[in-house]
Amino acid sequence: MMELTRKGEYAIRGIVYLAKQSPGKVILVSEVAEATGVPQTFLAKIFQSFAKLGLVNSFRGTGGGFLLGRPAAKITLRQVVEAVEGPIIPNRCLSDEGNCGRTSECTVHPVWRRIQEEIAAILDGVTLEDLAKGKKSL
Amino acid sequence: MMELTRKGEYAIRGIVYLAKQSPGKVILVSEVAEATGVPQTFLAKIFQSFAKLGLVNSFRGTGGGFLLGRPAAKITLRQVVEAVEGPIIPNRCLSDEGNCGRTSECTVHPVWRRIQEEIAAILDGVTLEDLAKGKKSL
DNA sequence: GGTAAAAAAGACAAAAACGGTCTTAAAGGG
DNA sequence: CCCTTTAAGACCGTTTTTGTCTTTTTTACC
Ligand code: SF4
Ligand code: SF4
Repeated sequence: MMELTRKGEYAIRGIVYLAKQSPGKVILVSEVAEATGVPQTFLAKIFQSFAKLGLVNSFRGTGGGFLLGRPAAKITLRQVVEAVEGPIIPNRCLSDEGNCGRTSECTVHPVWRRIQEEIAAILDGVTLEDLAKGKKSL
Repeated sequence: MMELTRKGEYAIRGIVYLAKQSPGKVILVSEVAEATGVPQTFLAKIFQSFAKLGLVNSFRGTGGGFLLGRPAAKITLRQVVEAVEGPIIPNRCLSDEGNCGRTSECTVHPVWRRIQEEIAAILDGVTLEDLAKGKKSL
């Protein structure tokens, strides 16, 4: 239940690898893919979506590649996860569309809201800097 | 991300409906299905798996139906969810098989473990009695 | 015993999500 | 112009989800 997809796992591995590089260094997606054990074309797709959101910057052509879009300390794990998996929604009644009509009187609904908040808070509390430097964030 | 399936949602709705009945009363799956807005045959499957785990008791034939297998206060939301969705595994490295080989040195792994523990704790803290009686459990 | 009422069990299947690949285009360096 | 590298999007096989349908078994009641 509630399992991160491979896309999400790959996304984290890939961007954490970038965060471990010296700031400003441009890295090839092929290098990241090999180092992290992620299928290259799949990782390329993931990085493209990161680029759209500004999480990473990209350069094309010879000498191109990827690097973080802002300092590792300013990127949270939540931002990374939500970039590829969408918002954290433990149950559909927490999304705008998924209203089941019972939300107001439902006694279960607040439980899911609480879980949503807890997960979000944990992921908000971890930055790429923490992950890259191996900080004991717990 | 991390969304409860419809099966899980239906399971909760169905068993909470049972928990709202006066103890000992036998209820038809057709009644539960109608009251909760769940497809009857699907709910029947769910209740069958509940029965195997002892979460509910069932009686066949005329006058048959379902009732809780033990007092509502002794059934947690976690037990219900895990009965139909399996264990709470936010990332595959938390399952026995899903070992990615980096678990020991990975800095992300502890984050998922923490999330797993938090979700489990929240769901452990809510019983069917709470849900049936509308207790403000948060 | 016969019949009707229910759950149990399991096969079946459409639709969606997942986990990628492949091709083509665009941009940049030399 | 040619090579490298990312961008964009079509495509596709597999698995999971979300059920349905049929048959069997159990039980109550007449
Ligand atoms: S938890 Fe309650 S509000 Fe949310 S989908 Fe289920 S019944 Fe509806
Ligand atoms: S979080 Fe770390 S240990 Fe878990 S699957 Fe990802 S790389 Fe492996």
